Amino acid sequence: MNYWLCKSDPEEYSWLDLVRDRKTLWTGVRNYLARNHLQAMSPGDLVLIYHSGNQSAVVGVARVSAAARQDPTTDDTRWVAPELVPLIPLNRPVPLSEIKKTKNLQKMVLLRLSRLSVQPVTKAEFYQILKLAQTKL
DNA sequence: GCCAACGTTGGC
DNA sequence: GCCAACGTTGGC
Repeated sequence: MNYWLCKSDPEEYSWLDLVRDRKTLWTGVRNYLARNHLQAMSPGDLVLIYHSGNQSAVVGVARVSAAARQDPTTDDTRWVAPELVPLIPLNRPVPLSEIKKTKNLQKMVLLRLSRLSVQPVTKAEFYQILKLAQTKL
């Protein structure tokens, strides 16, 4: 079981879009490191959904429902997309500003590689976020 | 709107 | 293979 964080611009595809769709292929990633993380996802892995832009906050938890396959939005076979399903919204979104202030979260990839759209999260970080979000799985 | 950080492209 | 120029992301 691994933990991840996926960023999305809510104007393009938000947590609520995911809830509405019931499941989605996480398409459009065009960065090799992010792609490698998508390929490493296994069904059952848990994914923090982060809204970039105005909100800049973790807003929900999704689950990987199918391993990555060819991204159907391109013919380029380098790019892949896993399938995600919404699991639970956070009772309280956790903003980036709060993550920056939280001692246990100083090593999050989010703070070091601000432009990486798919990144691994440790189990401890994952549950620390849930704690700040006052949310239990 | 600005800018830092980073990835990509292309000339050499 | 290096690096300058340029484009993009994303926080502020």
